[in-house]
Amino acid sequence: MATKTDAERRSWRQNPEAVQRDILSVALSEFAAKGLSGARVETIASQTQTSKRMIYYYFGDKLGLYTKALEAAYMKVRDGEAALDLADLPPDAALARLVAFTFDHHRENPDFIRMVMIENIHNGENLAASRVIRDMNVAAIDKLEDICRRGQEAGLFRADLDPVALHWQISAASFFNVSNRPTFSAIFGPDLFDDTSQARLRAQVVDSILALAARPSALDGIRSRLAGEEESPRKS
Amino acid sequence: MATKTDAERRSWRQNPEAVQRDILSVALSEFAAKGLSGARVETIASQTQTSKRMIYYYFGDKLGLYTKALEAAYMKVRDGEAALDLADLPPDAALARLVAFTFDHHRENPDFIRMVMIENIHNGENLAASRVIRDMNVAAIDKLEDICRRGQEAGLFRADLDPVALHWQISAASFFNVSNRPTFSAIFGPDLFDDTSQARLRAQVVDSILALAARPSALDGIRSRLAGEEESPRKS
DNA sequence: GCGAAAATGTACTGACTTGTCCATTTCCAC
DNA sequence: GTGGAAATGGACAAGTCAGTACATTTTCGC
Repeated sequence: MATKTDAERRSWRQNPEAVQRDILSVALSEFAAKGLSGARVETIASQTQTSKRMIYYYFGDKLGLYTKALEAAYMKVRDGEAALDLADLPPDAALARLVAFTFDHHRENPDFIRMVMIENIHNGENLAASRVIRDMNVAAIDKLEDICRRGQEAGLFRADLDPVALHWQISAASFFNVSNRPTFSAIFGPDLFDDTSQARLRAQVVDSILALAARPSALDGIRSRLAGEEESPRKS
Repeated sequence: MATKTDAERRSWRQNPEAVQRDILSVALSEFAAKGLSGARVETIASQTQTSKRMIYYYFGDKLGLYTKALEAAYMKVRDGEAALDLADLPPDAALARLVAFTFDHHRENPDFIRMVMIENIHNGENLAASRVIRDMNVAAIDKLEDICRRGQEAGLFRADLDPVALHWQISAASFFNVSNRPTFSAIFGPDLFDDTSQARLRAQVVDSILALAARPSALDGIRSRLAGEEESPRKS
């Protein structure tokens, strides 16, 4: 689909790379749609240009295929993120844009979200096995670290800001918005997911993240009033 | 396990209600652990006091069992929530407590979270079929509506506060914290999920929600500076 | 006590599903 | 062009799994 490989240029009739890409792309959709155990190797095969035989030839077994599909999903989505350049913006605007971008980006990649959901159902066992993915993600937080540092140097952000915790909260909103849309809209109606509501929700998320990052000022009142309440986790 | 039913008091040797409860409880664990297609009726049966035969006798088929297990998960978790009484607290403290409670409550009910994840993978199709669940959830938002109203009347909260949107964001953080723990900690390490970090995270979520609810004051500066940026959704 | 209905146990079936065996074709280095 | 390796096709084996047929026991109104 994307750029031509050496193999394609040489116009083989056998074309291993293309076959593998074909399989992987179909597998990604199928696993994202049905889950690891719900997906059928047979069904995947029938949607490719090739046969079930080749799936086992290239990927070993169903789990091997799933793992590669998971990696493919991560790579695809990280490619999209790399396009975002925030260095020119002041820290608070950069943070706002990063949050808004993440929100939109997750919405635009439901298959990725579903793969991550599925992987979480499986306790992240296959993710843990993949160095590739860990490295990519840790890199993704560098952007946020840079923003935090700049914001702190400019005196705009709190000194104790934790980029990972911030990333956690940005991800939570953006991820949940896609992952739990079915149950949430089954319960509360679909209105929250139309375009205007989503824009409002996105603004709300941006606001809340900016409030977290901002140097305590107005929030001081609230923070101190509530200090002492609900302090320790109620369960070990 | 819980309260004795008529049937139990009459000391039957056949005990339909208990058998159904037994099956349901085992099924809940199994479905939560393995998903709808991953779960095995045979495995469920073997963990009960009864046989596979009875599962089909009482629940019709696998999907019927799954649906009842899903309902059971919702009911169990809503029972826990009902215990929370916020009427005596001032609105901002009540909101803080509600958020903190939700955060903790989700953490304490991972099986429920997993069932909802699984149901979302299946596009909420089985949830949509269940009136019971929809009613229970809509009721759950009443608490939040009451808090919002009181907060607005007291002049503490913004006038345009939307309880559903607020609930959405509270749920997002609390849900994601449990649902995506495997992948998140596979990538960023497990530290964020130890008790002290979780307490910090919870405080962070409470802060961000309170900031959203609070009448615009300190945030005004930020909000207006960023007005005009990232306004419309980038995709229809 | 008795008879019908509810509840339960055991063994089985038919379909589905992953994964492989064996044979054949395509490619490329030489 | 040729030989060996890579790539591919098609049918099949072995096991798994949801769901059922048939028989038996328990319960309870009468």
